[in-house]
Amino acid sequence: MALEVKMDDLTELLKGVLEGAVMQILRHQPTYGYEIVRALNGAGFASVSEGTVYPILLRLEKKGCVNVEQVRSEMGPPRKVYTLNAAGEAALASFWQRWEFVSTRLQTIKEDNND
Amino acid sequence: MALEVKMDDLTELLKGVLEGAVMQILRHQPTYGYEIVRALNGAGFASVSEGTVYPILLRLEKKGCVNVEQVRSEMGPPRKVYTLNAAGEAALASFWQRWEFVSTRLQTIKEDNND
DNA sequence: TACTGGTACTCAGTAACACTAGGTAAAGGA
DNA sequence: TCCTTTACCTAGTGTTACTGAGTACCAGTA
Repeated sequence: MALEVKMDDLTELLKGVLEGAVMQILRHQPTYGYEIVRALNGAGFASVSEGTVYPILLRLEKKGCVNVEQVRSEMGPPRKVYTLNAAGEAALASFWQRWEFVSTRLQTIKEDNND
Repeated sequence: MALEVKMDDLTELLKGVLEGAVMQILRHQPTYGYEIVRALNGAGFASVSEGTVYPILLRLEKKGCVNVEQVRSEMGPPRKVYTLNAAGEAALASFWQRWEFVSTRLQTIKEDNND
């Protein structure tokens, strides 16, 4: 049994973050939605489900950040394998830059207002 | 002139974060909306304006996280000074716990999927 | 008095995102 | 044939930051 901390709702804090996480996963290796859900769950985002991930993938496709390819599977229906392209790499870099920005400023506020 | 980096829209990454930042500022010292806006701007969140902060303060009041007191000002209309109470301290602690959680998992995803 | 500018608060409407709760469908095994 | 696992999709909901406009108080000045 894994170490489980009762964690409140993370929804708001995940806004914008999950898209970055998905892009990072895709940058490492092209893969498909169902697998990404399991990767996120395995990374600790236990409550993230398909209804969250598929819209993200559609969004990335619409923005032109990924290439899509239908691949037949031995087990179950065909998979849509997503690959991060050049535009996606740029979007990912932008994400990390913005994350770093927010993260740093928040830390500053914490330190400057710590008693 | 300050070091300015062209930073894209932070809106989504700020979801949930600003409420935490406001609580942290209030924990340090009771203060009022207008001043909080300037504190956030000074901390680097340059685009955060009154239309963002005042709804947060109303929300915190509705949730019972803050106490409010009308204080006359020498300059301009009376101020609504907010004080973080016990419930607010708990909410702030919960915020930092969730922030740490998301931050850590995201870092893990970055490292595990770095090439 | 009238005007100006800085201070301080409010609120209706918008956009974006995670999430819920369903649904469809393909393949293999009992 | 039915069930499970795999794999994808989507309409609707709630929460949040943000925009833009408005109200109002006060001090100084002409």
